[in-house]
Amino acid sequence: MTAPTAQELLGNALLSILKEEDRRRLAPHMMVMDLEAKDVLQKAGEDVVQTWFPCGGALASFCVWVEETGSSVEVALVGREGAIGGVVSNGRLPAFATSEVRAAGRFLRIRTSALEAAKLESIALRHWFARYSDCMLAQVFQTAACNASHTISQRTAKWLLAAMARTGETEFQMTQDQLAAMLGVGRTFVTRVVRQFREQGVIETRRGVFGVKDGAALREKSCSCTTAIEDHFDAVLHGIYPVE
Amino acid sequence: MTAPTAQELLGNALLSILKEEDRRRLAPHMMVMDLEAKDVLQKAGEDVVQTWFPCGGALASFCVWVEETGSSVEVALVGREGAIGGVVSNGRLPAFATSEVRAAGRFLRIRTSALEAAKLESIALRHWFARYSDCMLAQVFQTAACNASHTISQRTAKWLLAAMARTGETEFQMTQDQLAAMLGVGRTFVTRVVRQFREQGVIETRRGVFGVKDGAALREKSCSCTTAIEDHFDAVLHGIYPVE
DNA sequence: TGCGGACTGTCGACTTGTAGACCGACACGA
DNA sequence: TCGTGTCGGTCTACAAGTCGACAGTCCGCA
Repeated sequence: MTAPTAQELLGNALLSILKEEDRRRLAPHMMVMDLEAKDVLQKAGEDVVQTWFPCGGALASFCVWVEETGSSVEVALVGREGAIGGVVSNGRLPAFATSEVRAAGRFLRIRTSALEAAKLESIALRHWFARYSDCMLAQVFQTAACNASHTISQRTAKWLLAAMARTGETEFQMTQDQLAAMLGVGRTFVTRVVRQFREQGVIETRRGVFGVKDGAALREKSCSCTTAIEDHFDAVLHGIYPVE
Repeated sequence: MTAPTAQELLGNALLSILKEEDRRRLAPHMMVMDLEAKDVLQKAGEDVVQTWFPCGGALASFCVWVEETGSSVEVALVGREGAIGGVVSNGRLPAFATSEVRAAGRFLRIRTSALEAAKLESIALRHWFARYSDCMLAQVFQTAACNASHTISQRTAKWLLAAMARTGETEFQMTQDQLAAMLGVGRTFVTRVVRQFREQGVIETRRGVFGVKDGAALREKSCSCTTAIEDHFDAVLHGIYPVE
């Protein structure tokens, strides 16, 4: 539990995009934490007290509980491009979704109240977080449409690509069971899809591990949702739309 | 194209929840417009110049284009409880989803820049819009999970209940074709579901019209998503969580 | 009054995906 | 090294949902 170094701050893309001045507003309130897969960042129904910024290869996701099946479905994936916590709601409200660590790694943590206070002082800070919120919403929009219209095979490919983009890694510790649960589908069918991908040389798997061998081929197998989301992130967070 | 009356302002729940003082900030910039089904409020890719507040029985929805099928899937429904436009993004960004009128009616329109200016002056206004944004996100979260795990029959029931809650009406002009497209599913299967509901006395249908006869029975047929969303709206926008 | 287009109903073949069961393989701790 | 529990692979029966085709029906309009 220490304050973040400059390098750690820049390990999160959302923080690195801020003006030096705004980053300096937040840094003193931040704490570095190393978390393991399955650690819980926020629980549905509880107040959003902390906000988390994944660094490097860390990965987290938002999961929505489904009454009927007694399990959670993943609705958004967050890596070093974003943040989890009082982003859209500006804090002080019950979280609707649970957020869980998917890939172990380093996170920066700030009290949502401190983040809010900083936002009051800086319009630019407010704007960048609003932009990220917009991207988050876009991502979930696309996921909703995707879940309604694409096959499990496409969605599996999409998940692997999204995880790759958000971590910079090509290997993920994850059982097929867990992947199936996240996608909200049956395990045996995921196994079939995985075998197909593996036989085609697109991925490789070991017990509890997925490895992407051929990202381009995976993109072919995925749906257009992957690029739709990437394009929106690019436009909104990487300069196609000027900030002011 | 006239300025709204007090009654029209209160016809939208999000506006009615504001302090009189904040409502007065917005009112002079607002325009009353009557729109027809299929009118487009915002187009994906275009800047969000206007923000819209449905009144009374008006209904709009966010639709995401799906490349592969060449059609749009609905990801959120907005009625008098909310707004469409620069809510999450705070405007000045390309819309990710297209927004279309579903049920004709009266809308209040404000330039997003004017809404932004008012938000700069009033913290309470910012807070209420942040709360609504949070509810919107929750709604889309739930839709994503729902599309991944519930049957078409459940989702059909859910859609009718959501439309009822957002308009106060029990009848909707809508072909089975359109409903199927919104849900992102085949038309013939929706027809089967509709027939089943009708035979059980839950709904009645005429050419191009759906009517809900037994809301309680419809709730039984729907998934838990309906109440999950309602509960979050209640908590966040109707006083369970105090504003300050 | 008759025409044409949009909407609804129905059928059947097909694909996708589910649910449960079972087995072998692997990993890890005692 | 021996269990024991988790994980992956496979099979079967079945349910859910798609897709195309076609017929009937309603409705506005000429």
